[in-house]
Amino acid sequence: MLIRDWSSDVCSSDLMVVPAELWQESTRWEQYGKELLRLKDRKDADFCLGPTHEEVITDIVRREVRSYRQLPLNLYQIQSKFRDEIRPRFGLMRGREFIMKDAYSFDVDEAGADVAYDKMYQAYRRIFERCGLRFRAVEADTGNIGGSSSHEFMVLADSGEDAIVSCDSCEYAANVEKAELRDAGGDFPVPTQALTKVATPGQRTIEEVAGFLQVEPARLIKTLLLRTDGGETVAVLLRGDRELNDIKLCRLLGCNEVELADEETVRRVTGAPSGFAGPVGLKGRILADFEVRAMVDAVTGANEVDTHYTGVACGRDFTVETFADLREAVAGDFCPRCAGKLEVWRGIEVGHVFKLGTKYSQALGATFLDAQGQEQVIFMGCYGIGVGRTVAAAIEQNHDENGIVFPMPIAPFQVIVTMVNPNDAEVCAAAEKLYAELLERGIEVLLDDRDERPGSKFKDADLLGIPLRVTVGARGLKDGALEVQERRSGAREMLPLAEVAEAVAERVRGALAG
RNA sequence: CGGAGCGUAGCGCAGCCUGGUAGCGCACCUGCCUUGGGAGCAGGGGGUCGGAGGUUCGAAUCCUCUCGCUCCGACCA
Repeated sequence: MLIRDWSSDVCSSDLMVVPAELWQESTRWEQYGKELLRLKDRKDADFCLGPTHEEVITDIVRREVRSYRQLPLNLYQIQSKFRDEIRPRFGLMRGREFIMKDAYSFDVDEAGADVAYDKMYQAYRRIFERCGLRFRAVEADTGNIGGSSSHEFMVLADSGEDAIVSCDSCEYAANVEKAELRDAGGDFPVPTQALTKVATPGQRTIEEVAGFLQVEPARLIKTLLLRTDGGETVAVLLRGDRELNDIKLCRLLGCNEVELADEETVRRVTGAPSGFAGPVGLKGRILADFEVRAMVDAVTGANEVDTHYTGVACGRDFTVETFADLREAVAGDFCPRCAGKLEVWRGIEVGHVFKLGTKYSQALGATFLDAQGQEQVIFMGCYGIGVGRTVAAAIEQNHDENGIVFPMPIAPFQVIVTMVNPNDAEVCAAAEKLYAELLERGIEVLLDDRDERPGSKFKDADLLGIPLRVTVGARGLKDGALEVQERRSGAREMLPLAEVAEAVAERVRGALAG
């Protein structure tokens, strides 16, 4: 409901089984890869279960929209999506099937699309704030969806699958996949050592070599041999203590995927088993992270079994085709926007907004006639929220030793009325009366009239995480009062029978407004 | 795809190493008792030990294959 409240104009019909032709039109049938859950019908025709619905929605819009007068338009739906995840896990967090709210905006030009994007961005902020979540909106890679730019909404949690960085002094925040790192610049420093070949029997990993030669891992140049999905093999150089960001590399190379070259390829390219690769004398394309330019007196593999070089200097002993930002950001790196330093957090991605530009409208021919009668391509945006994941993330951030502590806006019930003894006619009548009074006031209330022991009913109420509990028992009724307990703090107070319903309703309204 | 672990009563597990009557907790059934924080006592029911094959006088236990689930990794340098 919360999501619906802040989403937009129209709800499209739900479609899950999508003919392959649509995905072929956008070229994503090939591009999306194994994550696309494909199936065949009885006539052996190809279909997929939609992992996201840019194609479907664009198809609907291209059939309906003729004129600029029909724009802007914003469509959304909340339904199951399907992704053949490489490893489904963590229950609701990453399943093959999940509920996603997805919205799509259609505008006459880029400026209009930017307005739509900004509105959705703000709406998403409000939704997640109202869910009681601690989160960050971060710049993100657009991945399989594509488009020009995007922001992810990341719930901060140590168990999160993503790492994000944020600047300690400005507003910059990004997924590490995306986080830019600046080129420190400068020229090659002057080396003090000569290139020397040393024996390193059996020392393959950075840790092994660094330990064997008694140098810091940062003094090593890590040489990765990678194979692109286009079949090209490239060498990438990084400082020994750094990790490659393969998304940055893919962007530089213009490919979709890179993977580590297999042992056979390593032997063919370097003439040595893996673990001894280095840039000195290496043939083929060599790319390097910015940091490598500043490295002298370094250690690299010698492309010879059980052998490394010391005293290696970039520029003197080998040359590099391109220096680029290729490594993963780490805590303490400089912010790309200001003089601040980056901090690293773990996060759960619960929402993602994209500026799509004309990627899908162009491919599928979604056009309109402008005021001058000219045909124009629609500008699109798309916006998603993982519904189940948002609830899971909210629970991750809001629980204690007794179970869930739901924030009021997303609680399945706002209040639970617990009858201590349902066999006591007076208790029963009082509880039912209160239940009715709360319903009248529009409160989402659950009545626990089970014939269970009080202890187990209290435990269940806690476990369910219902924010407020009203206990109706003979003990309180004797004094004409009922006990109201707050789940989060455990604070209890006795309220006069006649005032309970209104007082509780008022608290719910207050928490919803807050 | 690589690695590891687990499949024994409805649920959670022990037993397996060292083969010999299949067990515990919770749940369930009956009775008594009990109603403001997951009660107590007494009695009771329930299991092709994931599946197939093999070894053996005898297999939950050992061996082989197989199915399913979970976890880790998928950056070796």
